[in-house]
Amino acid sequence: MEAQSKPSPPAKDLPGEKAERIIEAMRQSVARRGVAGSTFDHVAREAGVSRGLLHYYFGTKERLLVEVVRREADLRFDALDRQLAEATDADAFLRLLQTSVDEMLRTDPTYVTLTFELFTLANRNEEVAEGFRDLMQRTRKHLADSLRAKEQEGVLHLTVDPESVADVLFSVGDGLTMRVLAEPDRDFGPAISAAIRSLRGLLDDA
Amino acid sequence: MEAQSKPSPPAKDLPGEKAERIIEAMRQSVARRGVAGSTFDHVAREAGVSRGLLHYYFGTKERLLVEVVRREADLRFDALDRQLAEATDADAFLRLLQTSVDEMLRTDPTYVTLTFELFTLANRNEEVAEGFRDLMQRTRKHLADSLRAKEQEGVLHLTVDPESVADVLFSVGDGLTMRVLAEPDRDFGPAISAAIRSLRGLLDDA
DNA sequence: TCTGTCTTTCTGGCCAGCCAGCCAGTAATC
DNA sequence: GATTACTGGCTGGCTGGCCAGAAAGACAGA
Repeated sequence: MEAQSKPSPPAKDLPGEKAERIIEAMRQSVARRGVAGSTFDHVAREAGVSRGLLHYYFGTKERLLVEVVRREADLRFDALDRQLAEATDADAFLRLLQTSVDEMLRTDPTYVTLTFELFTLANRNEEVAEGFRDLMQRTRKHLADSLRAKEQEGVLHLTVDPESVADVLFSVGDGLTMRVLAEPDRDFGPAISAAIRSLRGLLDDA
Repeated sequence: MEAQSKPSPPAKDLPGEKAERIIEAMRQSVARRGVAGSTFDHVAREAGVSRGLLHYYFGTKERLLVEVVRREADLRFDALDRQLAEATDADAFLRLLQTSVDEMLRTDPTYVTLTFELFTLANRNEEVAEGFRDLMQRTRKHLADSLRAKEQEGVLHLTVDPESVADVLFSVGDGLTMRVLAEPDRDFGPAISAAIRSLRGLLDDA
């Protein structure tokens, strides 16, 4: 995307730093308060701009949420790439996965909460649905590409196609994270171990 | 707290058939319109009662939603028991799982949509959070008990504790269902096969 | 450098619509 | 006649979107 090169009348791609602040404020607000609770009033205050500016940039709440989805995708790619870079065998790969999940849960479960918020909204809004679909597709493709690369390096030996592995991996990740968030006092160690044990069957035929 | 519990000291549980209709109407409405879109006006009309009756029985929207969660749990138990009853070995068990998931997706993905709706609401309402926690716990326990029974019958040979198996199984189920709903045109056959293949590692050490 | 004009960015008051909850009152039941 | 079951009009509060206009730049000419 082009930065704030010029103010284009038709499509205001990225008006600049204030738009960024708004999107990020909305993202955090949705994770904390939900879509319904994220009023323009709240978000504007947290972004340090006026309410009107949200309409000036994005028009409607839905379009702002689509931008939130887009940003979310970018953030996930960064996180994914950072995590997978250093794996040198299937065990290391799965260990990295586990620690990154642990860390995510301890520090900021925004991702998963936001995923579910956006999914529920997507059921009722085609614009958001399209964005969400794109988020799922791109995330899957991204991980699948990484898996393919790891396979060529000899780190992994996939027993099924990489896209399917990505689907299963993200699915069990989302589902478990939801459960951990729902029952924070329960020890999910055994469940996470079981998940990893079952995933190994897809990553390594050794 | 006990505003509407006057009529029957022994049990405020079931005011009757109208309350049932309200709960079921709310359940379906939440799955279709989301929590925010499920106004008392809509739900009352669909249940064939007046708006005021919803307040008369449940007081607040949250308390009505807690009843929805409770009902959801009951429905799930029925479905689970029906599905697992006839499995005679691990393969049959997993095949049953696959067909029941397929059928659920084709006919009525209410379950999963509702799960996510309630989860997002639970983030903001302690009453609902408690109900949701209970839903997760009871569902897990229920499947774990079935798994234990199947193990004693010699149908399955679990490689980890049944509760963890249940967690992983439901997690991957929820996550995949969400993805299927988000991308209805994509063929998830390979992904579902991959999921089942990975789950086999937990169900059968043969 | 100053000044005036035009454009873009940004503000916040306003409004119409919606909703949960309240409550006064009516119907049903005993 | 009294208690319980039920109704629906009302309201206060909130929200997204609109818009008139204020600030902030941009630019030209003197």
